Amino acid sequence: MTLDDIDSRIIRVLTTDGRASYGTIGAEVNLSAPAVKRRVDRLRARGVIAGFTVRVDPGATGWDTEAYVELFCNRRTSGEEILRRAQTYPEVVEAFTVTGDADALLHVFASDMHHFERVLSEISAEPFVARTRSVLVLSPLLRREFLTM
Amino acid sequence: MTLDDIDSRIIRVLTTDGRASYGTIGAEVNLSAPAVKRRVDRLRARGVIAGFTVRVDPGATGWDTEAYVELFCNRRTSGEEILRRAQTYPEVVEAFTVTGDADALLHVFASDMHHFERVLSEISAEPFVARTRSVLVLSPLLRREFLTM
DNA sequence: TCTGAAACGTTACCAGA
DNA sequence: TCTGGTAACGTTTCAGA
Repeated sequence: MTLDDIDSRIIRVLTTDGRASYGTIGAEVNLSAPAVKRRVDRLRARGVIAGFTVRVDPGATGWDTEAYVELFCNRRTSGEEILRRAQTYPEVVEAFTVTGDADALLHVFASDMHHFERVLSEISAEPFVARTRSVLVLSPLLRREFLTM
Repeated sequence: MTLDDIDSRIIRVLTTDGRASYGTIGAEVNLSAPAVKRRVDRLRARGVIAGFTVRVDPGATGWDTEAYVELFCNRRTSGEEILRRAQTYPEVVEAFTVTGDADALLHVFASDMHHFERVLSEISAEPFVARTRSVLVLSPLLRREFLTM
């Protein structure tokens, strides 16, 4: 459950470069390549490392409209139902149930305002959605991975 | 600026497995390994691919407290200043300036409620912060990478 | 696109704490 | 027993033709 110092340093290197070779990582943490691989395999098996991905800049592909949409549900809607429907929108990258007056929070990307407007109206038309409140992102200031510290 | 179909498919594979070999990707998109590498290099050069990372599950490391913190600033605070201060908190993984009554939105991870309370009080004590409003995440339903579609 | 050398991933086996 | 190192081998990367 708890990570030792070397595990944290390995994750830190992989956060910076997810394709770093085991040898390169080993040079930074003073371990041989196989030893690093063994630790990475163990971290994957424990679920600490969920996987590896590419970081795509939505802005560079023209998807420069980003928003958080709060969902107010008209009856006790289960998280499973929200997930099942949210998944069908490729524009929705994150979904949470939350505290506060809203029931759920969606993180949405769209290519432009018209696209966002269309997605929002589709989401609003979901049977379990009573109303929505959107917060549009003006400038993304900081975007980084969770770090184990 | 615009991605062709093969670029999108390459990114889709890399989203699933950021460490996939060029040969493996090539098998999926019907391209030779060097051809895939050229495209990936070009996507990196264009900024579409910002980099590669490891996806760490905060919950697996015991960091199961997650929140969005809305920042209300008492004077016209610049995005640069918010960024400069937000960066100093390792708990803050995202920061945006936003529309609506709040000025900025922070995405925060903490090891537990006490930890979150401490971070929140530190953020609230920042000179440019008038007040904050927090939305705690109850259940993370969906978490995926932005996809170019 | 092809090819060959260098680098890398992966497994097996061994040593020390 | 657990963790790491070394060696060996097949695969991948990558540059040059």
